[in-house]
Amino acid sequence: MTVKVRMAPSPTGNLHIGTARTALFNWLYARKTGGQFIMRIEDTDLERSKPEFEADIIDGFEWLGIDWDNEHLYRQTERTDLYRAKLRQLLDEGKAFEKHYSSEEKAAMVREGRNPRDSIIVLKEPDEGTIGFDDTIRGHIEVDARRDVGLVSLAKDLDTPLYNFAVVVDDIDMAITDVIRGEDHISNTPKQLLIYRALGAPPPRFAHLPLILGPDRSKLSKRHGATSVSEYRKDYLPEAMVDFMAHLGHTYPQDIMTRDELIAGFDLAKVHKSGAIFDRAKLEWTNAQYLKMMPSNSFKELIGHPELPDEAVPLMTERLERLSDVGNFSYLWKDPSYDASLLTWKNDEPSRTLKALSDVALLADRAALTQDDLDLLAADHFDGQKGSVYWPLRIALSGLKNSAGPVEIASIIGPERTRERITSAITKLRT
RNA sequence: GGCCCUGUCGUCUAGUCUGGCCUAGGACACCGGAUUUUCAUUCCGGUAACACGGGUUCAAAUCCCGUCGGGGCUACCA
Repeated sequence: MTVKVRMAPSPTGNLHIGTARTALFNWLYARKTGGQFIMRIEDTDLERSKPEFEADIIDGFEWLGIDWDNEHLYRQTERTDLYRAKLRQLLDEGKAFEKHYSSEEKAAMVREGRNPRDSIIVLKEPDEGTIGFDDTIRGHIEVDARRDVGLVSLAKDLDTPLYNFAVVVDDIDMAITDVIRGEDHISNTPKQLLIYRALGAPPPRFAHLPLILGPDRSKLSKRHGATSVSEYRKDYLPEAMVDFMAHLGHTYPQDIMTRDELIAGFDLAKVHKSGAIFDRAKLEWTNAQYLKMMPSNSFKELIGHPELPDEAVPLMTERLERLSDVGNFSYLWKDPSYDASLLTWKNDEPSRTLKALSDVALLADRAALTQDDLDLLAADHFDGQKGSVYWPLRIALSGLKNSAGPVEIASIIGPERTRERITSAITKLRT
C-alpha cells in the first residue's frame, strides 16, 4: 500500500515552528517513500480560526518549500456534510448518544467562562478492557479504555464536529496510512482509536514525534521568544531552516545536507523519542554555512543590491549569520558617516594620521590601491607600522572599527569613490 | 493529583535493539593558539556527558529492578 500522510494545521495562529517541523517530517517521509502528502486545514474551531492565519500558514510552507499533493486545499468547514452523515450513522447504530447537561453542569460552564449548552454528542463508552496501538517511534502504548480514556466528545451538535471526530472521519475518508504528529497527541490516540472502532474502519499507523523544546525544556512557546516561521524569514534562508529542523530529533550523518539528501536519509526508525531544544546558535551557524554557499547573483538579489560586483559577496557572507544584519555592510553602497576621532590608530598623533591619509590619497590618484603599495608605504614612512596606514584608510572607507580589508573595499567601490572618501576623511581631520 | 512519554558533554547527537572494538566519537557553543592592519573566514588544540542506586555477567552507556529528574495530556481547542 502506498504511503499517504497529511498535515493538518488549524488556522488559529501563525505557522508555528513545531507545526513546520511536523509537516517537514511528514513531507520527508512522503517524498522518501514515493507517497502522497496531503494538506488539510482543520478549522472546526469557528471562533478562533481566521483566514489571515490560514494565509500565513500556507505562505510559510511555500517559503520552506514544503509542497502538498492535493490540488485543492481541504478545509474541514467545507466537509460538514460528511461529518453529519457519519454522526447520524453512529447515533442510529447506538454507538453514540446525546448527553444532556444538568443545570449544575451548565452553571459550572458559566463559572468557567464558557458558553453553556444543553447537550453534546459523545461516543458510547466501552464496557471494559484496554486499548492500545503500536507507535512506529515509541513501540506499544496501551491504556485502560474505561478509566484512562474518559468520555469521547464527538460534536457540539450535528453541524459542529469536534477535533477528534473530524480528524478520524477525514483520515478514513482520505485513506491516510500514517499519522505522523507531535507527541502531545499521544493521549488523543486512544480516543481516536475508539472512534475508528465505532466507525468500523481500520486505524492507520501512528508515529509520535518528540516535541521541540524551549531552553527550559518545556514545549516551545511564545514565552521562549519567536515561535512563528514568519518571524524567522527576515534572518534565515529557508534551506537553512529546513536543514536545521530536519536535524531536530532525527539522526543524519552530517550537519549540512541538501534537500535531496535529507529525503534520501529520512527514516522513521531514526527519529528520537525525547524532545530537542531549539538551539538558536546552531541555527545561525547553519544559516551562515548556507549563506557562504549561495550563488553571488542570488545573494545580491536577496539583499536588494544587484549592482554590487561579485567580489563583494564573499566579503559579506563570510561575516554574516543573520540576513537582517546585512546593513552592517552599507559602506559598500553608501558613504559612511563617522566621528573624525575614529580615524587615528591606537596612540598615533593626528598629524601622522593626516600624513598617512595624504600619502594614500597620492597613491590612489595614480592607480588602484594594492596591498603591496600600502605595505611599502608603511615600511618606508611609518616605521613598518601597518596599522598607521591601514587603520585610517579603513575608517575613511567604511566608517567602522571592524570591517572588511580596506583594499577589498576600495576595489569594490571603485577608484572614484575611494578618492572621495579619503578626501572627505582628510577634511574631517582638518576641521 | 491521575494517565502517558522520556533521561549520553551547556546544546544537537553517535553508540543502546544484537553486552566487550567506548580510557564514550562528531557537530554547535565556549576557551586557548596560528594566520593578521580591525572584524570575520580558515586551520590547530582544549574544557565538558553515560541521572542515581541495586542486580545479572568474566565484562554494562548497553540487559533487569527500583529511585529520582524532565516533559506531555487531563476542553463543549486543535
